[in-house]
Amino acid sequence: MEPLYSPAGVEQRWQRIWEEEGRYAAEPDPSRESFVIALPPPNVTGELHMGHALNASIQDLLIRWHRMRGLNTLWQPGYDHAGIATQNVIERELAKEGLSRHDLGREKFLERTWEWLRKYGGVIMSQLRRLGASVDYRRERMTMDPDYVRAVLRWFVHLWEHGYLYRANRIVNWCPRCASAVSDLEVNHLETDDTLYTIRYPLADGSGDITISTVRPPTMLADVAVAVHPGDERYRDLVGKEAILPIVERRLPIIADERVDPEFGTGAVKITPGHDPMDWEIGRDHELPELTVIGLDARMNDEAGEFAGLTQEDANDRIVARLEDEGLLVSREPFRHAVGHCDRSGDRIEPLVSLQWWCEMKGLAAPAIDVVKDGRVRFKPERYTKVYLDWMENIRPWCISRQLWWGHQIPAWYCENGHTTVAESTPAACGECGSTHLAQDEDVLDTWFSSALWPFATLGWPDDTPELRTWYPNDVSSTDRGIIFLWEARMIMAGLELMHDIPFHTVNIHSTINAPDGRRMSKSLGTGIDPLETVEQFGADATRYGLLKMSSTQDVRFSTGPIEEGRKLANKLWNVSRLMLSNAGDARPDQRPRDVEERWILARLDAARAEIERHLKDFEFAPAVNRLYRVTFDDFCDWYAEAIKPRLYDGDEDARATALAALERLLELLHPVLPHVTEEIWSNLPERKTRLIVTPWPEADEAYASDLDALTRVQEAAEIFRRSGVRVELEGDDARIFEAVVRPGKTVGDGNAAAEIERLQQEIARAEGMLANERFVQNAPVEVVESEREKLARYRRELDAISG
RNA sequence: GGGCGCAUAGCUCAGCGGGAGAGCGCCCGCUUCACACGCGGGAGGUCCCUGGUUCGAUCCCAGGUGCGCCCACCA
Repeated sequence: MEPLYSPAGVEQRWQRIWEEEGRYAAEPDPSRESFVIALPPPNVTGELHMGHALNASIQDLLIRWHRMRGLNTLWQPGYDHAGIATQNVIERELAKEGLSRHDLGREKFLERTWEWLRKYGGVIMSQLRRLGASVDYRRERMTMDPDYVRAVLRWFVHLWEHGYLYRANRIVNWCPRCASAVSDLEVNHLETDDTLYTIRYPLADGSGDITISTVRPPTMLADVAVAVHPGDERYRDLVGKEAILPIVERRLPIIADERVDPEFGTGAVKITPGHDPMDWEIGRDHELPELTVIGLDARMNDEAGEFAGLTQEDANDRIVARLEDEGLLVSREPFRHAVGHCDRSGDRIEPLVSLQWWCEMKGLAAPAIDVVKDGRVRFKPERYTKVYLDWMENIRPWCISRQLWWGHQIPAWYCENGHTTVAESTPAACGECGSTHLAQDEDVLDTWFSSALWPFATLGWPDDTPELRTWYPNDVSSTDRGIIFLWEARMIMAGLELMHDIPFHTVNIHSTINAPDGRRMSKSLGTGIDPLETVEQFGADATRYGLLKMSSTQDVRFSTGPIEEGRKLANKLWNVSRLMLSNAGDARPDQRPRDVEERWILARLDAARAEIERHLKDFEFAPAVNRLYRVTFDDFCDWYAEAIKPRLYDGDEDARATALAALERLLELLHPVLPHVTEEIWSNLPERKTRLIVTPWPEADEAYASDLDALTRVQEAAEIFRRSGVRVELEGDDARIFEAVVRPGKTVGDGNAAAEIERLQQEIARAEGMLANERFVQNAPVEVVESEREKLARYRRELDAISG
């Protein structure tokens, strides 16, 4: 064993061994208590980024911990076909050859996609292996696997049969770049600098005009009305009259609607149902026609008359110039407002009317709200509960159709009589009229429509499989807060609807790791940091440790500091193991306490384990990992190893045997966070019966626990210190003296006495001051006053001890 | 327009009602037979601001300032 622990070789060797020996493999067994996490399926085309690595570290910690606790533990891996993202990748590939997907046609395009995926897809699993992630790699699933496809179609048919689905012409978020509709959740509202144009619309009876404001003059070509607030005195007489739409010369009714804000602009607004969501609703309620002047390519369409074919920018220039000429442009001023942009492409969203499939969500949401409210599904941290509930309680219909080729083609067939037949497999004839001229819907389903089934479709649903019976519901779903609605909420709804049970008990939302400068980590910004680089540089164990330290807060700036701390911990562990192993002689691990040091360290390890378990149960990973560091450095190395070193050298068999036992317990504790270095050391221990990865997590031992009794601890500790040549004065039953006076490495009166004396004098002054304060003595809780008295007494003793 | 989070040492962050902490960085001293990815010692903080509650506030409350995030169909 070398003094400098070098992780690379060790880690990869164990990763290979564990997998080859089937240590990650889980088999269904409904009779055993189980623990299950479904890995949030990364995009097939994706690569491991810091967020994945963080989440994998968390999940693997939980998985390894429960595996050691003896539960039938499954970490289910797999990929999401990632409709738009994947299709974009393939289309970019084609573009390099000067081709578009339409040049290939649907079938060839899909072949091409599969081919690409076979060649370049799915790299993340091997990257996860390098992190030491103990997922059951044999069970890898993808949302486009034949069995999974069957589940998705069943889900669609189920929703259809239960009346949740409908196909309708409505205003949608259209992304011109993706050439597809996207759901509300895939739209980001970004502050955008625009120009607000104020335009005069003459009244039809020539009695004057009404003035409106808009940021998008080109859409006025599709205006069908002008609206004002019903209570707006200024316009009372105009309601019911008509205005003349400039340029087009169309007559527009002036209507009253409460949704118009009288405070904004002139209080009058043009109504364009074809190109604005609110206008669409107003138009629907007032039975106004929908006109469309902007096409799916975001350019002006044929309905735009003389502006047909122009980009909106050009059309804007010409329309504004025209209004100016005609004296109808009242003003133009800078205007900053939120504008929808496609989450995928970044393009400005074009609200327009098109025929899409929708899922009505209210009925699905109701039970999903209940299970969170009654605590059957809980969020960690808890504050996300409110975030979830707020969204769920205001849920709106979900646009689930996408104008793509890569994905689950919608299982709906249309006949020439306009009937719709929905079925899991191609129907022979129309369900209504028996027509055999059927054409399947061209569109595919939103990627998230299929990922909603992840916790059970990966286990074999809709078939009744042993896997499903053993591992559903899952236990934990750990994700980024960005997909609480996109994914978590929909899994809960789908699970309740199809499985009649929650999909998991806990949703863990981890922190977001930002770049060191605080910006978002992103490949395109060049701010991304590759976790595999830190694995390379510091080791997988160190990276896992560091990420876990960064896991708690809502946002954290990435720095290598915590990872280097992890490397330090691994190295320290490695070296203290060398000390014990190279001085073991013929000793065998024996944890029967032989002497105070051993009883003390075993008790300390037990105490640490209790705290760590508590943190893990609370999903508090950073404190857990911090505790591991402290118990290793402070208790095990600085204190215990130093104390027993002379006895190890002397060949004291008891010291050696219990040192090995204590080391074993420390390794067990550390293994879920630092699996590789601990397994490597474990394999060097004498009388090793099995791998550490499957060694039972130690049960609490009453004997050690009772050793934590404060009095016992302080007296024994004092004894050890005396042996090490440290002067210790014990008086009465004061347990705290151990913590306060004789911390390892900080012995009293060793040359730093002056500073210590000063500190103690300050403390004494403070405590005396407090106790002299009558109001304090009278009003403060008794135990607080008592503790101050004790402290004062202790400080005085310590001061005497030092100066005396 | 709503909601949430964060502001503590040069940096990244713990702590969250009675002693201001860690890792890194910095300074000084140590090749003491596990470890220089080490050991020992040290410097370095109006715990964002203003009020309030309290015997006592970095910690609780109110308001403010500054960052960040989420939700949202006012042109």
